[in-house]
Amino acid sequence: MGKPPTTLRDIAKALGTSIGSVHRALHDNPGVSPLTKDRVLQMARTLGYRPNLAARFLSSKKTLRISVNTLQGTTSFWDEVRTGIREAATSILLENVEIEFRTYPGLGEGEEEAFAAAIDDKVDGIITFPSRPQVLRSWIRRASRAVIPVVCVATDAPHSGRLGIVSIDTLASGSIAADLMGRFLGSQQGSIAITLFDMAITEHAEKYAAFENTLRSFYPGLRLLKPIEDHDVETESYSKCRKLFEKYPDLCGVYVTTEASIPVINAARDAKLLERLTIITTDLFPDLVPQIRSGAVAATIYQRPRAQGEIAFRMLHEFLVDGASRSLQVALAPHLVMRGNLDFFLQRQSQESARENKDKNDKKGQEDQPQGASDALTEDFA
Amino acid sequence: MGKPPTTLRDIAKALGTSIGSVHRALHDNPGVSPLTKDRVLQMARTLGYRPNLAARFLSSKKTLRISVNTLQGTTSFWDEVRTGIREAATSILLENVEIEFRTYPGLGEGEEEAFAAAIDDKVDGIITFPSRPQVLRSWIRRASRAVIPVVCVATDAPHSGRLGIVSIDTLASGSIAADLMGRFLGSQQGSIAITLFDMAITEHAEKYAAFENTLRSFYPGLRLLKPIEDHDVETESYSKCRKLFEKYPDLCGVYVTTEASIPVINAARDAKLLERLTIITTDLFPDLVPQIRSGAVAATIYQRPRAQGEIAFRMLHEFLVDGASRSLQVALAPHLVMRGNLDFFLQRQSQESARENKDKNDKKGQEDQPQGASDALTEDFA
DNA sequence: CTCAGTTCCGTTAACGTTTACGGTTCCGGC
DNA sequence: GCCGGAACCGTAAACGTTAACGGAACTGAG
Repeated sequence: MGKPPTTLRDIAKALGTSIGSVHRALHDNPGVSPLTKDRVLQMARTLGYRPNLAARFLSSKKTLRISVNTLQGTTSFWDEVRTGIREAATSILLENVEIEFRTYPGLGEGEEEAFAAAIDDKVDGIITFPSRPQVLRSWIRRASRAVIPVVCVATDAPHSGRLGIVSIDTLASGSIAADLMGRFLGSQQGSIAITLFDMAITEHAEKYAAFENTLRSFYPGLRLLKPIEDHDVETESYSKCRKLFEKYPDLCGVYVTTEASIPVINAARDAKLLERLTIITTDLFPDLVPQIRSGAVAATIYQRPRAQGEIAFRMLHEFLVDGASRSLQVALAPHLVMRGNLDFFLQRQSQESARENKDKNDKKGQEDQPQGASDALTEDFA
Repeated sequence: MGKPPTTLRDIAKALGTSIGSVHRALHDNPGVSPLTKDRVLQMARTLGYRPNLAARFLSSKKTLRISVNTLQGTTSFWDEVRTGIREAATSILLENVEIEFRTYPGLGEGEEEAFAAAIDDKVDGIITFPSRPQVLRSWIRRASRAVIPVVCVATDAPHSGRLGIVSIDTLASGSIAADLMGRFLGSQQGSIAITLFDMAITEHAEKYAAFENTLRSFYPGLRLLKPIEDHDVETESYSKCRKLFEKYPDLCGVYVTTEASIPVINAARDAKLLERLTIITTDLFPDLVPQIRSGAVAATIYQRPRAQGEIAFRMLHEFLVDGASRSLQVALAPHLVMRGNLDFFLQRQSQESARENKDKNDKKGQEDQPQGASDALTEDFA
C-alpha cells in the first residue's frame, strides 16, 4: 500500500549515478552513454518509477498549445463541440493548456490551410473535424511526422495515422433509428427512405448498414430504399426527396442521418405527405425544435457534440501528458430526443450558454478558500 | 494574454511582508493579525491570485481519502458505479486520491454504520447512495459539521446539506418513456401501469409525474393507472401485477421504473399477456437481455451508472481541490436500449470488465515515454 | 526589572523535476 | 606536451507552495 513512490533520486542512488543522467536517460536526451542509459531504464522499470506530474508541471513552465480545427457554426453543432473542449480544458487541474481555434467556413474550404497553419505554428496537438477525410489524410501524416498527435472528432480519417477518434457510434445510431422506425410504424408495411451525405464517408455508410440490418432482421415488412445522397446541399436534398416521394407512394418513413432535415420535411409537406410519414432525424438545432414539438419529426438522434468535444480534449491531453491514452477510439451512445424530453435538452443548452456568458463577465478574480455552494442547476455532462 | 501568474511571493513583495504570512492569511491559519490578513486578502484579490496546484500537490504530501458508500451488487448497477469512480480517480492527473469502498448488504442495512465509519475514519469526502434518504439526512448533517463534503449518487437526500447530487434526469426518463409508450402503441387505447419503488422517494415521484404528464399531453387515449409500489420485493411486485392484470383487461402497457422488471415480466407471462403488453423497463442487467432480445421488453431506459460514478467523483474531487465545483447538481440524460442497439451496450460492458482485469494483472511498471498506440476499441465514456 | 507566555512574523528546508552550467575524461591534431 | 573539441556526467538553481522553526515584540505577573 503506502510505499513512497520512487523518484529520480532513488534511481540515481541505486545506480550510483546522478539525477541528471537519470533524467537524460529517461527522456533520451543527448549526453548519456548507451550503457548507463540502459541501466537507468532497467532500474526505472524494476523500481516501478512513475514520474511525478506535479513536480514536472511545476518545473517546466512550458504550456501545451493545442489547435482546434472545426467548421464554422452552420448549425450549433460545432459551437457545442468547441464549448465541450473549452469546458474540458478549464476543468483540467494544472491549467497549462492553451487552445487555439481555427475555424474554416465550409466543407473542404480552408480546411487544409487551417491544418497547415497549425503545423507551422508548432502546436503540441490538434483536434480536427476532417470534413474531407481523404484530403486531410496526407496532412495528418505530415503532422505525425512532426510528432504532433491528431484527434479526429465526429468523422474519422482512416489510415491517416491519427492518434485517436471520438464519434457517435454509428451502429447504435443506425440500429436504434431502425428499431424505432419499426416500432413506430407498428404493423404498417411499406418503403423506408434514408438520406445521408455521401456513401464515401465511413460513418454514413456504417449508419446505413446498421439501419438496413436492423430493419431487415426485425421488421421484414419494411423495405429500405437506396440511400439519397444530399452532399449537404439543401436544394439537392429537396428535389431528390420530391422525386422519391412520387416514385414510391407506399413510403411510410424517412431517416435523415445528416443535419439536412429541414428540406426533407419541406418536401414532405409540399407533397402533402407529412401526416403519413414517420420521420426520424439527426442532431438538434433551433429550426428542428418546432418540427419535433408538432410531431412532424417523431424523434431525433442527438449526437452529443459537447460530449464529443470534451472527450476529444481529454484524449489528447492525456496523451500529451501521460504519453498514452487509455482509449483512443471512443464511440459514444447517441441520445434520443422526442417531444417528451425535448425540454430537457433545450434547457441544458440554454443553461450552458448562460453559464458561458457568466464566465466571460467574471473578473476571474478567484479566492483560494472554499466558497460554499454554487447555483448550478441540471446539466448533462457528457 | 501571457501574463505570468501571480504567486505568493508577488503578494508578499507587494505588501512588504513575508511569504509565510501570506500563506497563513489565505488559509486563515492562526498566527496572523487581522490587519495583515485583510491586506493580504485584498491584495490577493486585486492581483488575481490563483494558487498553483502543481506546487501545492508537490509540497503537501497528504493524499485525499474519499469513502464510497454504496449498495452491494444486487445487480450490476453499483458495480458499474464503482467502476466509474475508479476510472475517474485513476484518470486524475495528480494521483493523490485514495478510495475506500464501504458497501452495505441491503437497502437500509448497514447504511448508517458505513457512514459512521467513514466519518470516524476522518475521510476527506464521501460519495454515497442514500437508500433511505430521510435516515441518512442527519448523518450527512453530521458530516457537514465535520467539514466532510458528501455527494449523493442516483438518489438525492434533500435538505441534508449534501454538497451535490448526480442522478439521471427524472423528467427526461419519465417523459421519454411515456412518449415511446404512446408511439409504440400507435392508435391503441387502454390503460397503462407504472411500477416504482415508493412514492416517498423524490426521484420516483418525479418520474411518475413526468410520465403522467407527457402521456396526458400527447396521448389522451391512454389512461395511466395508480402506481404500483414494489419496495424492491419481488414477490410483492409479482402479486400486485397479477392482481392488476386481472382488474384491468384493457391494460396495454407497463413502465417499470425500478430494477424489478423480471417479476413484472413473469406475471405478464403467467397471465398470458406478454404478447399484448408493451413493456418499458429501466436499467440493463444480464437477466433482462433475453427479454429485450425476444421483444418482450420493447425498450429499457439505461441509467448510465458508470457515468454517474465518474461525474460524482469529479464533482467531489474538484471541490476538494479547487474549493468549488462548477456544477453541484448533475442530471444525466438516460440512454435508450432496444433490440437494435443492445449489442452496443453489452459490448461496452464486457470490454470494460476485460480492461479492468487487464489493469489488475499489469505489473504497474510504467514507462515515462510515449508508448505508441493502445488497442482500445469503442467505449461509451459517459 | 525579569521572566514566562503570547502573538505575530520572517526564514528556510523540503517536495521531485527540469534545465543550464561547469567539470571531468578522452581523443586526435598540431 | 598542449590545445580544442566532443562526449559524458555531477551540481545546483529554479518552479510555487507548505510546514516547521526561531526570533522579535509585546503582555502581565512576580
